Amino acid sequence: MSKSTVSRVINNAPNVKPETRERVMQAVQKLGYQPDILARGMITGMLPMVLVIVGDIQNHFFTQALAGIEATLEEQGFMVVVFDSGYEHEREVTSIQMAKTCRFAGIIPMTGFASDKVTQALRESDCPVVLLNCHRENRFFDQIFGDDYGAGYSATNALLQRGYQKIYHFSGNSVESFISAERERGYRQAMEEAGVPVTEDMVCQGNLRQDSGFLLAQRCLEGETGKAAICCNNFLMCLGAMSYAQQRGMVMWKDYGMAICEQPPVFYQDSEFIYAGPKLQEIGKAAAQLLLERINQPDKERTSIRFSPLDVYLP
Amino acid sequence: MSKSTVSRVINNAPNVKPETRERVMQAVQKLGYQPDILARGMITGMLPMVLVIVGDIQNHFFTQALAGIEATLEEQGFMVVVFDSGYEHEREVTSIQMAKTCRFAGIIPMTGFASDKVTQALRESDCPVVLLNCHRENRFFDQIFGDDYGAGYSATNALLQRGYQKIYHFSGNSVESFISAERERGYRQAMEEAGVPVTEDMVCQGNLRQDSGFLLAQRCLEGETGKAAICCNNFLMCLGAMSYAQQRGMVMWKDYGMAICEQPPVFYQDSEFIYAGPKLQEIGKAAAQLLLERINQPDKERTSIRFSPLDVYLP
DNA sequence: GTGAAAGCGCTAACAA
DNA sequence: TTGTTAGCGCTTTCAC
Repeated sequence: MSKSTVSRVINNAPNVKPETRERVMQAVQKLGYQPDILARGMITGMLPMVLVIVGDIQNHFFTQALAGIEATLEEQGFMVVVFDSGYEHEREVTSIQMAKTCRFAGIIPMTGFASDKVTQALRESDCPVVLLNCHRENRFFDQIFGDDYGAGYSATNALLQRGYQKIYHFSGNSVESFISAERERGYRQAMEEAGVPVTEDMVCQGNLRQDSGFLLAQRCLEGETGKAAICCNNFLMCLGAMSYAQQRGMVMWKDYGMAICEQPPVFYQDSEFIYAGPKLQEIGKAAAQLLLERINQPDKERTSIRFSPLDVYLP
Repeated sequence: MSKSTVSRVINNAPNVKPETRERVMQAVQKLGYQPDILARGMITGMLPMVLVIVGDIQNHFFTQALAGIEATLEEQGFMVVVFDSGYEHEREVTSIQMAKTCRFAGIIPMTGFASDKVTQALRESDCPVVLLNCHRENRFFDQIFGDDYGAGYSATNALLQRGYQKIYHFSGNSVESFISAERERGYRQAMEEAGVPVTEDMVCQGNLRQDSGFLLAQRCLEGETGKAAICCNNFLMCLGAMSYAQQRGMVMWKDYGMAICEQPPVFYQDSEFIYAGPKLQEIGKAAAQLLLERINQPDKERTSIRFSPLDVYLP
């Protein structure tokens, strides 16, 4: 029995006599043989591993998507290498080069904004790439992103439905973050459709962190009498705002309304606030699926997917 | 110039003429040559990758440690492969076997309780292993765990210091989770030292999830008049309890006290509740360090480290 | 101090 | 249908 025959059986090649196949299988079972993935990778030019680049592994935004990616890829026998870039492009580049020399099967960057250097490193890596939530014109890679415009729209609308007219929007840095700009756009659209004018004091410039949520709430809720609501661009600012409200003894839905334009962490998904956001885990799954397709059909046309399904929660 | 010479330069081998070394370096620079990690792995029998097995990638407990692990390993040129087992042992075993055939440099399981099958798979993997927070007698692997007893003790003590006597403990499943048992032990010890008898209705059996926090709070806080406090085994039960309290219009430190025996997620680290817990990120770093030592000195004696530093927060 | 040769464990092309 | 051969890109002897 030669190596090749065994190889053929292991890889389910067609030209093997059923009887031989059986004999090999038995031996494999008996000896507990497991093929060396490394050696195989050298030949085939592909290690069944996928690099996923996140900006902050402690941020639920990334771990939720990661959960989806992992589940899908693991099913297909791929392992997930997580790289936490801390949003530093230089380090992203290093990790991408590593993926190249390891002949990784693919790369999924999801740090939001890709610099030119990162783009170039990705191209030079010769790896299949799927950009996740990287809103950016590009001619090179498949990409997928959530409907953050819809999230902002739905969240705002839910507040309008409850009769709120004075709805503040705590925005993110719209210049740096396309996602947060999209959410703001959704907010404005919903307001416009409802015929509620948005004065500029209603859109409060935040930084997506808790502290700004707290400060902005201080500015907006002071002296309010229950008719105002806040539409937070993201979860952290909402936490900050709620913290202020609680400190002031304000009760949600009695003294103010609250909605968020993204999915909060899992353990927050049945809280008292409204939220609407792209289903991150599903996007993760879809991204992994897209990557698998690209791996199997390298010449397939490049696709750019807007993933519409929103997780809308109305307590 | 032969392959061997280049190899020697790349690997900083001693026997190379400085002049030659220089020439090679220049060529490497110019051509942007990067050694093939896979091919190297085949020879040396080691891929610079470490498998980290978590129970739930969306749980801050794991991601905090992961952040520390990643930072330390990346510094030394290792990549981190994250496997989310969903607490299923069978799947852990599969990932361990994969690590073996990929000749991973090491494995860090941190799912808490390792089954015998997992232990065996780990042994058969021939990989350096560091158990993180897996409280379990074992003769085979290095291990490191936090001082959860101290966490329970400190959290309880902080409540006692504030004058609370009636302190409920929302416990976890002490049979399955050694960590939660340790926290409970710390609680009991602090109470005993303070001379406060612990009646059995004060230790409430929870399941470490939010729902049980809510239900137990309902049972305990009903009719309380501000003199009772809760010492939660973990963060999620605290969230549940706070949710109940808020619903009832109860205000923390006015109507009840609250402490947790673990670090909450980062964005919760300056909240109003007390917490005391092992510094997860630091433990992660220490675990990675331990693994690196094991990799470099395979014959070093096995160590078992209790990592004492606690993050104690007293608002 | 350097080069030539062997070989890691597999797959792919070709020959039988 | 099976076996033989070459070779993936490196490191590691062992001569020179």
